Amino acid sequence: MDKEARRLDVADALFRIAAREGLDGVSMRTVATEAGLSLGAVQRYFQTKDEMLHFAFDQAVQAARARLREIRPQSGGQTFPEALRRALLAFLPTDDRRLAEARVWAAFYAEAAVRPSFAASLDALDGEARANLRAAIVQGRQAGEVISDRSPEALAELILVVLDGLWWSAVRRPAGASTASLEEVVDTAVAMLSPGGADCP
Amino acid sequence: MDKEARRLDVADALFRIAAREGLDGVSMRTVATEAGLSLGAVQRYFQTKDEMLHFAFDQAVQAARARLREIRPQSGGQTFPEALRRALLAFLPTDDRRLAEARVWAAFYAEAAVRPSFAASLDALDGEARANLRAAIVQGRQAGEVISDRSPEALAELILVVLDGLWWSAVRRPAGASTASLEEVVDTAVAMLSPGGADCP
DNA sequence: ATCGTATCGATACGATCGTATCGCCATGGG
DNA sequence: CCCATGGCGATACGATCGTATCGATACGAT
Repeated sequence: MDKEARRLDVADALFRIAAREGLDGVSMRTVATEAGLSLGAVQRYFQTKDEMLHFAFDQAVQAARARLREIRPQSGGQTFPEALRRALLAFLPTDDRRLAEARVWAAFYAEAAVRPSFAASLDALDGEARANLRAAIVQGRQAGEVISDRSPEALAELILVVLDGLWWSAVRRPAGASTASLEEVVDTAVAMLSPGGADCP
Repeated sequence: MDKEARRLDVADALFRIAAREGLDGVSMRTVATEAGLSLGAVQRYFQTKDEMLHFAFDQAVQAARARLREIRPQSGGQTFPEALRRALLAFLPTDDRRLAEARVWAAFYAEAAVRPSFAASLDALDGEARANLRAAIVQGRQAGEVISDRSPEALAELILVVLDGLWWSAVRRPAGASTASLEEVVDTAVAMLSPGGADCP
C-alpha cells in the first residue's frame, strides 16, 4: 500500500477545508470526514495534528517552490518586462482554483505569525525568490531592459513587495470577480521598471 | 459606572493576547484573565464571543481610519513625494508597539477571509484610503510632482498594493529587527512615482 | 489451517471551549 | 433600617477538541 499517496489525500482534504473555512475549521475529525476516512485512519497516517499541519504546509511550500523554479529559466526570447509580467500573473490567483489555493496560503501565512517553524519556511522561500529575481534583474539589465538607477537588491525587494500586495488584494477579491484592475496594476508596475517606461521630461 | 470604558479595557486585553498568540489564543476565559476579570464580568460586557470580537475589530478599524484621516490634510508645504513617504512610513510597523498592533491586524485580516462582515469593513477602509490617495495624486499632479502617464486610479491602486506588501513584509520581521531595507523600498517606490525619479534615457 | 501483522473503525478520556445560571455582596432609595 | 437591584465571581452543561486504546477484519507467511 502507498502510504505517501494516502497522506497526500488527507492533505488535500485539509486544503479543501482550509479554503472554505480557514484553519479554524481544520480538525482531525473534519479532515477525516472530508477525506472519507475515519478518525482512526487519519491518525495512522499522522500521529498528531501538528504533524498533519506541517505535512500540508510543507506540501504547499513545495508546490510554490516548484512554481518558482518553473518561472526561473529565462524562457526563450522573452524580454525582462514580458517575463516579469508573465511571472507576476502566474503567481496571482486569477481563477477559482488558484483562489482556493490562495485562501489556504493566507491561512498558513497568518499561522506563521505565531508558529516560528512556518515562518522559517516562508523566509527560506522568500530568500529563494529574491535570489532568482536578483539574477534575472542583473541579466535583464545587461540587455538594457531594466532601469539601472537602483540596486538589483532594492528592485528585487520592491517587486516582491508588489507581488505580495497584489496577492493579498487578489485573495480578498470575491470568487469570480474581474481581474482587470489586477492586470492594470501589474502593467503599471512592470512599466515603471523598464527604461523609458516611466514619465520622463 | 462607565460601561464603555470597561469594554475598551476588555478589548485591550484581547489585543494583547492576539498580538502574542493570534486569534486562536483568544477565548472568553483567556481574555478575562488577561484583563484581570472573571469570566462572568466579561460576559456582562459582551454577551457572546462574536460580539466581543466584532467590538475589538471595529475598534481597530476605527483607529486605522483615524490614522488615515490624520494623514489626509496636505500638511503644509510638503511636496507629494515627501508627504507620501511620510504617510507610508506612518502606516508601517517600524517600532515594537506598532508591530504588536500589526500582528493583531494580521490575525483580523486572515479572519476576514472567512468572515464576510470583517471583509466588508476592510473593503470600506480600503475604499476610503483609495479615495484619499486619488485626491492627493490629482493635487500633486497639478503641482507637477507626480508622474502623469498613468491614471490616478491606477497609481493609487499601485501605491496601496505596495503599502500592503510592505506591511506584510514588516509584520513577518522579528521584533527589533532593522527597518533599513523597509525604508529603502519605500524610497525606491516613491522615487518611481516622481517625475525624473525613474531611469530616463 | 493457523498465526502474526497491518489496517482501520469505534470508543473513551481529559481538557477546553462558549454559554447559561445561580448566589453573594455592595449600595442607594424607600 | 431594609430591601431591591445591579455587578460580578463561581459553577454547571453540553459540545468539540487532540489523543490514546481496544477490537474486528483482511492477508501473507509458515
